Order: sequence, then C-alpha cells, then structure tokens
Amino acid sequence: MSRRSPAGSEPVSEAAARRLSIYLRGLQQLEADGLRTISSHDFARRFHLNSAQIRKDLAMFGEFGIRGVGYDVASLRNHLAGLLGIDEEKNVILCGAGNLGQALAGYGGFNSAGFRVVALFDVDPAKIGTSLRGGLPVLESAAMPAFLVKTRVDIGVIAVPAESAQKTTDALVAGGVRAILNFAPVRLRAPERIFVKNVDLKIQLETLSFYLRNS
Amino acid sequence: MSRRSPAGSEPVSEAAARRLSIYLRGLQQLEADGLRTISSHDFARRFHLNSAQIRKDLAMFGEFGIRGVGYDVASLRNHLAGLLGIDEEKNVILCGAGNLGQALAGYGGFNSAGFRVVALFDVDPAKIGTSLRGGLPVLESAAMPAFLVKTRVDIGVIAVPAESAQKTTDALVAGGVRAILNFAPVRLRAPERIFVKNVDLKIQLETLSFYLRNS
DNA sequence: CCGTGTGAAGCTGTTCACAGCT
DNA sequence: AGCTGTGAACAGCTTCACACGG
Repeated sequence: MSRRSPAGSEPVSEAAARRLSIYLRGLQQLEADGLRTISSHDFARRFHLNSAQIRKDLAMFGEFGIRGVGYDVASLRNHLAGLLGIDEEKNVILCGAGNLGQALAGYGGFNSAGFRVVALFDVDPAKIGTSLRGGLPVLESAAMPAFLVKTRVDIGVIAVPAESAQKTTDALVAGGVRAILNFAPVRLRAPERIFVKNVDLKIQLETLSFYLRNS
Repeated sequence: MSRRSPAGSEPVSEAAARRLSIYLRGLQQLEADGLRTISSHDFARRFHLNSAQIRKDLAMFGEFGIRGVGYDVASLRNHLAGLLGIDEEKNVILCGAGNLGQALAGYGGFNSAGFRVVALFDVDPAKIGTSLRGGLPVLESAAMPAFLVKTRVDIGVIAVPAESAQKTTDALVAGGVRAILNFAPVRLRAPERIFVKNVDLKIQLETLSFYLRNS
C-alpha cells in the first residue's frame, strides 16, 4: 500500500514542485469552506487546473486518494505541508535592508506558515543596529558568517545590489545555507548542491512589455 | 533580406520572451566591455546559455547575424530593445502602497530603461495625499478609474492584499490597462486579451523548502 | 574556414484514456 | 457507479548537426 516515494528517485520537476504549493493553498481554502473530500476533477474545475496532472503530481509521492471518492482534504493538506517541509519552521535571513529587503521583512508570506525571518544584514552604518517593527534586528554584513555559525539558517534572500550579490552568495554558501532566493539581476554562481531561485522583476516587466508590443 | 517577423504569426513562448530580456542584459554588459561583435557561441559561454537556442530565438524575428562573423552588439541591442518595447517609455502604476508597493516604487528596475512609475494607489487615508521621495503621489484607490481615463497606463502592478486583488484587477481592465504584474497570492480572472504575470513570493519560498526537504 | 539559420532528433512535461479498486 | 493511478499518446521546447552564406 503506502508505497512511499523512494525519496529522490525521480528529480521532481520545478513546475511540479511549484504546483504542490498551489494545491496546498487550494486545499486550505477548501478546508476553510468546510469541505471534507474533493475529487481531482472538482479540484481542477475550482482552480482552473487539469485533473490528470493533479493526480499524477500527487501519485509521485504515494497513494493519497480513495478510489470512487477522491482525496481527504485535511489529510492531503497535511501530506503536502510535510512534502513542502513547512510543517517545521524554516529560518530565513534577508541580505540587504534597502527598500526591497525591508518590504520583504514586513511581508506576510515571509513570516507565516513555516517561515520566520530571523535577521537582516546590511553594509550601511546608518541602518546597522536599528531594528524594524517586530524587533527584527539589522546586523552588519560582516557579522553574517559568525551569525550563520551559531544560528541555523535554511534560506538566504539576496536583496542587495547586483554588484555585491555574488559576494553575498559566497558568504551564504560558506556559512552552510543551502537555499537562496535571489532578487538581484545577475545569474549567481553557486555549487550544484545549492538551490537558487531567481526572481527578476525587471525581466517580468520586460516580458509584459514584449507581449504588449506584439499584440 | 530583413524578412521582418510576421508580427504575431507564431505565438512566441513565454520562456523565449524571457530570454530576450536576458540577451538584452548580456549585450549591455558586452557593450560596456567595449565589444563590437559577438558570436552566439561566445555569448553562450559567457552567460551559460546554449548557442543554438540563442540563434533560434533571434532568428524568429529576422536575420540579425552575419555569417562567419557573429552579431553586431550595438545593433542587436537596439533590435532587442525595440522587440521588447522598451525603446519607448511605458507608464506603470502601483496598486497598493504598503510595504511591497513602496519598495517597488523605489526599486531601480521599475524606474529605468523604459519604465516609469507614475502613481501609487491605496485605500488607507493615512497614506493618501502623501508623496514618496521623488515626488511620486499616493492617490486614493477610488480615483483610479478617473486617472486611467486621463493618463495612458501600460502596466498595472497589483501589490494589494489577496482579498482586494480581483477588484483591483477589474478596475485596471475597465480602465484599459492591458498588462498586469500580480504579487497577490491569487489567480486573477481577466479577459483573454490581458497579459497577467504572477510573482508569488510564498510559492518561491515553498519551492525552495521542498527541495531542501528532498535533498 | 567560421558562424548563422534551420530541419531533424531528442527530451521533458502535459493530457488522454482506461484498467482496476472501493 | 465513481474516481484514482498510470501507461501511452501528444505537444512543446531544447539541443544537435549540417547546409549555406560571407
């Protein structure tokens, strides 16, 4: 029966991983609506997805469904939270306390449901030593390596200027951080084992601009 | 010769459009480095891309290269800027002047190279009427429809809470805005002709968390 | 001879369709 | 009967490899 996933046999595509998050969000909404079970077909219609894809995605990790019935909402939500690793809190640090860094520090999604921002780092002496509302400290960038030694940091967010992004990456990697969310407009060099996600807002704007032009 | 693109014959994939931005950025760097021409092979090695893909992407829009030589850096940069529509300035408005909205207003990529933020909108009376450094005004959300009538807005950025994201979208669409960059964690409903790009930071974090768990 | 432009091959991810379980 | 789980078909994107032009 519960033929659990061989934990790393097939690599699980980027897109599929992202969909797991979307499913989780959908399930939370269904749960709030008081629904106990849902079929892949109803789920797909509700959120404009493809039912076969939902089943395939879920089946990669085990047999969560009940044939003839569908999926148990609460149980599947728990399974997905576990798969996504948000059942235990992840420590996040923000490198760069400029506009973006401070905004992210206050952003809801960064401080709920499995993630906790534990510190910001910046080089600007005017910012160092202050603390944002919520008591979040802004520390000196030079202190980051020492901080990483005494505090387990799961995810490092890069919100520094493009010029210092690589240097920041190197410090994160040296400190044992294995996942990086990069907002700087550069392709970072990091060892294969490090997970890097790039969020490049300028590219997003330019892509929209492209489609506007070619409409 | 310049067999120009049939302007909308093949749809141009999402991924390809994004790469055009990346190529443009690379070309700007090469130009700063004083390079006059570059072959697809050298370009690929410099930025860790695939040379065949570069040629295919570019060939979709015309014959920009010179056989035996490569591409003229300045000329190709101009072509790409034109294709991406950033040779003429695009007006951007930010809906939501919270943490994220204000950060984006100050973000470099949103105020250079073809984009100009012309206004922020918010419902909070404490924010309305103020203006950020740079003189950018924060206007009342209710005034947005009137604003859209008198000012051409190319791109609307949604940085409001999830609950009001759809309402904001509807107002943008009604006001003739054809491209939307959405930071709210919901899938927006909009007519087919509207271009919507979603940037969901929570999903990015959860995806990283997933890979951490399954490493 | 070098590098572009491009048909063909290869690959990855998505959708279909149905066997089998409940 | 209803719905999951899944092999097989399909579609789209990426990479290869080479003919052709400079």
